[in-house]
Amino acid sequence: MRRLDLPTLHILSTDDAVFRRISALDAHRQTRRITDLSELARLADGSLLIFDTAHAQCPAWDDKRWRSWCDQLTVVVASSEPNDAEGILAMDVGAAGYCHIYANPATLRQVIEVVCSGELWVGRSLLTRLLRGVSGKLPAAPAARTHWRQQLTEREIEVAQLAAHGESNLVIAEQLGITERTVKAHLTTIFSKLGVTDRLQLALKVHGVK
Amino acid sequence: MRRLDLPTLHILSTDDAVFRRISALDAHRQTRRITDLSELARLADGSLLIFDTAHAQCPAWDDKRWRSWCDQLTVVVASSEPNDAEGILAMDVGAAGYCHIYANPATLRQVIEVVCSGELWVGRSLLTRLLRGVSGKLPAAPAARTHWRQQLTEREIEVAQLAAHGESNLVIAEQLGITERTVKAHLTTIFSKLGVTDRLQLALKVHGVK
DNA sequence: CGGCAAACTGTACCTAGGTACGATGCCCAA
DNA sequence: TTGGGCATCGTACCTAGGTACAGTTTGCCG
Repeated sequence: MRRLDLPTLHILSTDDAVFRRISALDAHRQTRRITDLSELARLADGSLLIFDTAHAQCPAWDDKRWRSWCDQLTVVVASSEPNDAEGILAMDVGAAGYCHIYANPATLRQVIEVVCSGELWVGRSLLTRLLRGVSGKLPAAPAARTHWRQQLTEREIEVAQLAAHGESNLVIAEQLGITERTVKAHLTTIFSKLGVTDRLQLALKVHGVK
Repeated sequence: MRRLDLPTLHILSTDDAVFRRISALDAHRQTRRITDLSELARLADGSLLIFDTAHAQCPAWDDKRWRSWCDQLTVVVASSEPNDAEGILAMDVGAAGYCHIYANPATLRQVIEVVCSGELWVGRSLLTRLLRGVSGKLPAAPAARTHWRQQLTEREIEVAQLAAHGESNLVIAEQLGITERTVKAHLTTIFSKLGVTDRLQLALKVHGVK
């Protein structure tokens, strides 16, 4: 478990209790408190920031600074009275997450993990509302299982899938319990069947890029 | 850490590799494989289920069974070729999550944790689309596009784009009127800036797969 | 039974891609 | 002026990936 390269957790809040709660979340992670907006510009790219909207300097949602912060940092907007409308605005300016600042520790930990891994986090209330919003107007076509599969055998599909996701031949071999040589054999026939030259072209085909 | 009361993880899939991958996620959690839809009705209320859409019996999204399964189970729909439209349909029938079945183990673990804690999980692609849908505006900013771009110089973006579309170093060189050596130089810095190891990983990042 | 496809493996080989050492000239801000 | 980022190029080197030319075993089908 790589614990040392966890990004520092920055907290912008005027509330002592908030700071204590959040810093107690993960003993292995460094936590730093921020009190003034001007400090944000000096944070290293990719830093993690929890932004408490209760902060006195919290700007309006159409303020341009939001975008620049969110561009260079991973920002979780946290409110003591969250609501869907504010959540949408927050995510809209580029936040990676929107949550209740007094959520239970397990949830907060989860939020941090999720955004650190590059995903986005919003609560179920907001998410269901978003889904309800679009579910009416859909091209009800469940995306036909594409043709590249049909040309391959079961085993070849497994190999193709793994290769298209960037796994090396060796990893694929271990994953499937076979030899690297056999993986190569499968790939050769896959390439020929699909008319591509290498695994990158395969990936583009599998992912519908080309 | 309460490890003993973790709900059993049920996997509906015909793919052996999928089963192995998922059961390897968490040694403390019991994993059970399901091969036939008829078994679903017999699962205990609140059970956790990962439903691989590649399964031969996978019903259409307007099938009533989806709702009844999702009502009594925590269902994560997993696709080997996820797309936003299918994701919306899946969440719409009541799924607690929608993800890539070949996502890396850390992500899968995260998905499971999130849905087990009662939240919903969808990938950033779908979520940003949902958010775009309600906010109306935002042409090409939503972080996914920008993120890798903004770390690169103009020239590097050109190279990255060509490489991510499967062009060889030589072709890129001719296209840009430079030497193959220079292309390599650009790629080396691109890889290091984006934290990837080769052009396939780059392609996956550029095309939003990983 | 014969034949054929699929899955699997071995050895040998070539090459594109990637890295490690360089190097040059340009531009711009401190 | 000097340092640093950017773009460009050279040579040498290593390796994963891909091919060629083998082979075995299994199971199915006419």
